[in-house]
Amino acid sequence: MDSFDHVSMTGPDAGDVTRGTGVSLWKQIAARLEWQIAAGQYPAGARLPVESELSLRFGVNRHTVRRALAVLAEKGLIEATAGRGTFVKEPPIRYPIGPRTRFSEIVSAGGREPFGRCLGSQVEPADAEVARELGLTEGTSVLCIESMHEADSVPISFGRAYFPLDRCRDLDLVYSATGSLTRALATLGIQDYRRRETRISARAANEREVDVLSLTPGRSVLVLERVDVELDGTPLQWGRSSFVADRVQLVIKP
Amino acid sequence: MDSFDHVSMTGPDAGDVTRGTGVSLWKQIAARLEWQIAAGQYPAGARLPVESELSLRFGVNRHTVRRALAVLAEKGLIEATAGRGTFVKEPPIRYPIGPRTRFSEIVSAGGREPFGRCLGSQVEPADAEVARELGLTEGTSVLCIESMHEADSVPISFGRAYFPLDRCRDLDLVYSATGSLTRALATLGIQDYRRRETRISARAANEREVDVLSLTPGRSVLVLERVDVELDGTPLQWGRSSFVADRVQLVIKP
DNA sequence: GCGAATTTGTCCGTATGTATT
DNA sequence: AAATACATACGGACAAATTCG
Repeated sequence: MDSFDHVSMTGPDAGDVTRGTGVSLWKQIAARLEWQIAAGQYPAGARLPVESELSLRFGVNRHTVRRALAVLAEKGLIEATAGRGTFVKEPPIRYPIGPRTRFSEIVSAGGREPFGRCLGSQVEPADAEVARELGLTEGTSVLCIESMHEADSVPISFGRAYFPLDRCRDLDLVYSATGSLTRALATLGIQDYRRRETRISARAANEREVDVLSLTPGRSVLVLERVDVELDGTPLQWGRSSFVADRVQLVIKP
Repeated sequence: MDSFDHVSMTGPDAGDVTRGTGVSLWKQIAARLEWQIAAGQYPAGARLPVESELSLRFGVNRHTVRRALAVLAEKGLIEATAGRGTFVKEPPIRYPIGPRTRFSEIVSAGGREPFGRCLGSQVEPADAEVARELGLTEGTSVLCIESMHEADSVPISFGRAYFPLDRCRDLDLVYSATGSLTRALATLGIQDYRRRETRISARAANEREVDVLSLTPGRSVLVLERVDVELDGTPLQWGRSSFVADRVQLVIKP
C-alpha cells in the first residue's frame, strides 16, 4: 500500500498514530475518531467502520481500537450494539433550566421542531403529595394532564402535571387543541408564570416510559419534578416528567 | 362469591379498606402504607411485612397488595428484592446546585457526615475537550484528580476533575491530606470560586462506578459536568462526576 | 458448600362490574 | 339491547433470588 516515511506505517491511513511518542495508541485513535466525528466525517446516526476495519486502517490490534471506542462510548459520542455495529449518536438537546423554562421555546431555540401532545386528562382528588406541592388541602379537586413531547419527531419527555381545578378548568381541552401548554394557559388568562423549584433525579425507564418514548428497557431517564407559580407566588402546577437521558442535557447557569 | 353487598370487613385490621366505595382497593392500600411510612411507623431501612402478611392484614388477595406496593416503588418510597423482602428506602440527599455548590457544605447542612477521598491523580496533556472547557490550548499540562465522596459512609459520587497545572501544582497532595477540595484550594491561595455552568445527564452505571460506588449493575447515575471559575472568571476546574441517582436529588432554585 | 425455607416475581386462569361501541 | 373492551379482584402454581442452618 502507501509507503510513508514516518516512524511507522502499518496501515494505509496510519499517518496519525505514531508509536513510541509516549502517547498511547488508543488515546491517539480516540482523539482522531472524535475529531472526525466532530468534523462531520461521521455524522449523527452514521455507522462507524467495523472494528476489524478500523484496526486495519490504524495498523493496530482490534483490542487497541476497542479501547479507543470505549472512550468515545463513555463520552456518549457513539453507541455500539452487538451484531449491528457502532453508531454516532445524536448530540443531546441542551435544555437550560431557569425561571422561565418552556419546552417549545427551548427546542425552537435549538433549531428543532417542538411538538406536544396531551395523552389524557382527568379530574381527581389531590393526594397528600399533590396537595402539599400545590398548597391545597388533601382531597381538593385537581386536574391531572398526562403529556409527551417531541423534538423533530423524536420523543423527548413524558410526564404528568397537576393543576388546581378552580384556576384551570378545561385547560386540558385547550391544551389538546393548541398543542402548547403555554398557549393554553394564556387563553385561560394566565399570561406568565415562573419556575419556583426543579428537582432532578434519575432511574431506569419503567414499562410505560419504554412504551411512550420508544426506548429499549434499561435505559435511563432523567426525572424532573417541578413547581411553577404565578407571578404572585400562587402554585400553578406541579408535575413530574421523565426525559430520555441520552437525548437531553440539562444545563444550569447559576 | 362474597356475600357482602357493599361495605365489608374481611381482615382484623381492614377497617381502612372499604369495598364498594368507588375507590379501588389497591389505591386505598397504597395511600395507607404511604401514610404509615410518612408517619414513621416504617422508618427508612425498615422491612415491610411480607406480601402474604399484608394481604391477610388488609383482607385482600396478594395481587392486590402487589399492585399497591408497585405504586410506592414507582414513587421511590420502597424497594423490593426477591428473597429478601420489601424495604423502605432512605430519602435522597437534597443537593442544591448553585453558584457556590460545595459537597461538604451541602452534606453537612443535611446533618450528615461528609467524606472525600482522592483515588488517584496524574499530570497529563489536555485533550481537546479539557482544553476547550478550561480555555487552554490542547496539550497544555493539566492535573487530573480522581475522587469519590461519601455521606455517612454511603458512597454518593465519583468523578474526575481537571485543573490547570500552573495554578494548582501539588493540589492532589494537599487534597489527599485534608480530604477536602475546598480546603486544599484554600491552602493554594484560592479562597473562593464559583460555578459557571452545570450540565446534567444520566445513564446506567458503568463497571467502574459499580465497583467504586458499591452499586448493582444497571443502576442509574446522574452525570454532572461542571465548570468552576475563579472570581475573575478564569477557569479553575472542569470535571465530570457520577452521582448515585437514587441517593441524591439535585435541586435547582432559579 | 448444600439444601431447605422464605420471599418476591411472573405466569396461567376465572369472575364481575362498568363503560364504550 | 347486545356485544365488546377494560379495570378490578381473586385463586393457584412455579420460577428466581436470598437467607440460614
